[in-house]
Amino acid sequence: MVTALRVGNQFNEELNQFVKTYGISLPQFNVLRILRGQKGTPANLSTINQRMIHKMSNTTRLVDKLIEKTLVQRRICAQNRRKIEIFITEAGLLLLSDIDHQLNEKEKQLTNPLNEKEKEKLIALLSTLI
Amino acid sequence: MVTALRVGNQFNEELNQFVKTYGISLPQFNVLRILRGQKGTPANLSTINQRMIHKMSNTTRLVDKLIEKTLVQRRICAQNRRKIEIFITEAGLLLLSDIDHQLNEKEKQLTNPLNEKEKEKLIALLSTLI
DNA sequence: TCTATATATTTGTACCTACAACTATTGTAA
DNA sequence: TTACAATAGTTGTAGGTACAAATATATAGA
Repeated sequence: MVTALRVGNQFNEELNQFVKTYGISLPQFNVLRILRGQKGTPANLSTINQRMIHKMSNTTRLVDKLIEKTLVQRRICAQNRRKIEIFITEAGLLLLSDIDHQLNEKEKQLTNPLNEKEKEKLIALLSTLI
Repeated sequence: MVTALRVGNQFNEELNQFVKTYGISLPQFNVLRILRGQKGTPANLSTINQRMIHKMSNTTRLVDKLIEKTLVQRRICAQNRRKIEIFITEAGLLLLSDIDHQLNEKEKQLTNPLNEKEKEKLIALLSTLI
């Protein structure tokens, strides 16, 4: 249990450190990935929130930060004015693809002590816990 | 990788939720456990910090919160006045032993989907990553 | 239509965290 | 002894997170 918390925190920290060199935080990075996954369709805040690891309360403010950095845009939904549509900008997509290339390396480095079989086993075990 | 982050965050959240019913946060709980581990010997902030999952900057403020709750005490080290000795109070020890009893249950519940062999395997795999 | 309820998001507050700058104390070497 | 470096802790600032209360809009029912 403690081991799991330690590993989780260490991964979090390393990845945070890594994406920070691109001027964004790990949660911000996750929001960008969710938006890219929308493939053009804008997502509203509730959708983003559901897919995020964390909670709604932050989503508004996280997105604010991303807007400041011109990585995403916000638009009020015409059909339902309660909804806010968020979509990733060209700049956001560029940043993501830039990060992705390096991220694979980082990932390999972090899971380096394990061989392929062990990695699969680990993921399988963890998956049953969600 | 994403799986690991998810599981880690979920564990964190569940445990945070759990200890909150006792009026403390997860980091505060961890500090109390570290202090109990000292078995009477006071610990200074640097020591606590090294054993914590997180960073020094918080330690001062975390301990402040615990002092407010009368769960720990602070004393300036006579030999080296730069150092601050922190030790857990009776009230702190009582709270911890109270929590411990329930925590075992919670732990079992969280790792319920896995049998004993699988738990061992998981811990072994995670351990190689630290 | 008017009212109540549900939905979508925002805002306030308190706490946690990282990083850097700062203060206080101690140790050391000219 | 005086100056400088090292050690120990604190504080400021800018994020991030949880929870609850507030706002705005939409929907449904009397």
